[in-house]
Amino acid sequence: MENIVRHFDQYLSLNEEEREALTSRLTARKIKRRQFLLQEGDLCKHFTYVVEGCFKMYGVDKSGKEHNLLFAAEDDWIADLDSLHKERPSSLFIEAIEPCSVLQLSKGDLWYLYTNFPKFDRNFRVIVEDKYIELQNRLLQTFSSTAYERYAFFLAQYPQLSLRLPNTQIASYLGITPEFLSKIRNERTGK
Amino acid sequence: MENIVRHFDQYLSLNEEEREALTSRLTARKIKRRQFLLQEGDLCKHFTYVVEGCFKMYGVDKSGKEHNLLFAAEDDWIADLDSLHKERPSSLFIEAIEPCSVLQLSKGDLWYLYTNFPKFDRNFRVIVEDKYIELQNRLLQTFSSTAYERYAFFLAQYPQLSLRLPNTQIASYLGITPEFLSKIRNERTGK
DNA sequence: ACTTACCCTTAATCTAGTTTAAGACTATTT
DNA sequence: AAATAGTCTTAAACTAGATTAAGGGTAAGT
Repeated sequence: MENIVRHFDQYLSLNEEEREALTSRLTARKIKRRQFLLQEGDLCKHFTYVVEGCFKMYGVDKSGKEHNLLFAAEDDWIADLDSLHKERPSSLFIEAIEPCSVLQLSKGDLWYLYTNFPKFDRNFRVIVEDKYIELQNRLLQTFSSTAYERYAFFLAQYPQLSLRLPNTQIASYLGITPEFLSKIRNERTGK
Repeated sequence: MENIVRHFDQYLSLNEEEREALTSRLTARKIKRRQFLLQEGDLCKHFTYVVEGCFKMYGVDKSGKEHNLLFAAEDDWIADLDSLHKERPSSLFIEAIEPCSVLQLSKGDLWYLYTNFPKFDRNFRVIVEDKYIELQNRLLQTFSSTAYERYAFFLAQYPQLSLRLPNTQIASYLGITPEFLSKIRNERTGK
């Protein structure tokens, strides 16, 4: 709980009343490795704050291959906003890569906070804006650099994550096969 | 001006006071075809609402090729949020594809509205969330479908835009060359 | 400690999409 | 009305990255 309160201190920090409203509505859960927070076809019902561990959110194409959209580790938020807000079945999976502990807000609780404390509108606006910026940079990179460059950039941007994740997951995030990533890695160390 | 007021009616609609606060701060501008709203290296200083016409936002890779991140036409918002919020030089261009008329909010005015009328925090939160969802779907599609499928999807999703835009711009948006798009189009009509 | 399942690598073959080049068409500007 | 600049197409040669296959390594769960 301290984690999430400190998290909000980065934005407009919460007063006594807001903190109480938030913490009384959060549900703490432990998620095992390989357990799902969300599966294709489900309605996404929660906005999830990661206290510990790491999740991947991915889609599966018609040939059954997984494509990682993002990872969420400590102090990050994760949800399929499309499903959560538009109330339609998700086309995505959210799966624990490590044993995780999380704090969850239901859609109803989120709305309660938005309606009664404008600060949450503000803070979540900023949080979503930051995520939008990340996604925009990722899309631009996907179009304008080679797999080799994208891997180098991933290592530079997420050095800690790159050590925790199996290469097969990184490959899926970069939009390449594990075999090709292996080749790239080999060329790097060969220098 | 009526356009933008109607635009906000989709969300929490504005009362008299909010409407006045908004409209008194908007600056109307005409932008000619091929004129830039933003160039690489500039600071993005405005959030721009498109009343008429169409813009493209794109990045240029080191070999000089353009990669379209998005188009913004009537009733849409456009800005490089990264540059606007983080106050760093943009790596993007925003250029008019058609003669345009826009309404602009400066960063300071935006902040004034956020601070004095929480409804703007709410409405812009929802606007950015919708744009996040769009981008997330686009990224997933880029990873998990062929160029042929992405083109078909683009036609289905933006039928009106596809008629207004030259194919070379659509190709750049899909992440392929105009030559390859021409081939795809040829295969389609050949059926 | 065992074992099962995942993970990493290498290498040969293959393919979706790029590059280069060239010609015809079509807007926009003067 | 001419001229210039952007647009669309076709086709041949090429390349980044996929696929298939196979062997060895390493970590998780029992």
